[in-house]
Amino acid sequence: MLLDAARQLMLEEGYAAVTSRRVAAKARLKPQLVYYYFRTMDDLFLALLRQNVDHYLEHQRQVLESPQVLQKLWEFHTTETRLVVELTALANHRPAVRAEIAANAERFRSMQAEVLSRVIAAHGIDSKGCPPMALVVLITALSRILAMERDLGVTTGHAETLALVERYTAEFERSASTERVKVASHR
Amino acid sequence: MLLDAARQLMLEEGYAAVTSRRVAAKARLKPQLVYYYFRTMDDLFLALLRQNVDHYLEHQRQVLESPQVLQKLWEFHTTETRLVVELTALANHRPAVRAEIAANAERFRSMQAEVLSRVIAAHGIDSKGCPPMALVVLITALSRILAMERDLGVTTGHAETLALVERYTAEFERSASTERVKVASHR
DNA sequence: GTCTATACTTCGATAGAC
DNA sequence: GTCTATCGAAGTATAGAC
Repeated sequence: MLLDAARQLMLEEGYAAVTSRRVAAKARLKPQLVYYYFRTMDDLFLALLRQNVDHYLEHQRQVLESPQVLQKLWEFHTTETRLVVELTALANHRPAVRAEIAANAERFRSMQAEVLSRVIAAHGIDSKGCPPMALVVLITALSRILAMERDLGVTTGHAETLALVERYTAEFERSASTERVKVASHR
Repeated sequence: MLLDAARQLMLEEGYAAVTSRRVAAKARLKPQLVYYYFRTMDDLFLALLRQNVDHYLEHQRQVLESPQVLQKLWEFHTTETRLVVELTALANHRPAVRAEIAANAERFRSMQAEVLSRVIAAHGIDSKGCPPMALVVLITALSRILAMERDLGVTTGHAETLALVERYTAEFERSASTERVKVASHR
């Protein structure tokens, strides 16, 4: 209940609003319980982070199994960007948070690159001189920034960029699914 | 002096550290002067934002005049990303800040796209089916995310992505400079 | 585990003298 | 413009009873 409250506060009012008093009030509990369960606010932030990582891991597992990997991966990075921004800002001045975020970011990226690499190799997809690892970074960067800007109310150039991305994605998925059918019919 | 102190605090310790007391202390002034000059903390954040916009405008003017526009544009988005992250987080729960950031972001992007559009047309550059506006978004997104991740200590996939970007950029600048010489020799 | 009580610090903001 | 003085609210965190 406390972590849910903390998460909601961070989303709605930013990391600065995540205080023992406000978190407790949102969960209809006494502020002292925050210290009983987490000892310090730093520990609460770490617990919140780890809960999120577990949730994302499960989500990513489904994404990487989908036949439309690129499409799903795009959507994956487009959700909860507000939380990501807050956590990134928090990481800039809470060393424990930074270490936790960095370690997991590397982990998630490696897993994504590995799956894309397998898909590209298995279906002989023409990735146009773009190695799987770069493709992952490209998708992450574009989807994240577009989502962040959309949250802010900035949309200039989004239509043109989305058109470009969709063209590439469609071609990629078409190759993947065509090969997939071929492989299947050979069974 | 107060704005400089505020800026520095935001960079080093995040927006939550930008309080009247701490800003004043850093500037060796009394906290009450913050309220004398800015009335509220919200006004201080807006003043800080506008000072930054002016500074960026001047910087961008130089960037857009450079013969290596793409290269300079990349570096332009790579500076002060920590501040950008803090301001974005701040914008998520300070409506006045959000409006100011959004309006200026659109403005900056339009200016960049216009210049790239002119360069591409003037030198007959092959932008590979990527409209100038999408090219601007691509550069912004990639450079920003790479810089943000580098600040966090995340570097997986950066080498592969940079190689890709540098290849494209080099080809772009080569076309631009070749044509530029041709045009110059016709004078 | 949850409560009351509390210590101490810091916050945004204002009043009024000089 | 800058100072002293001050308000009330909110911050992190602890002690100790139940």
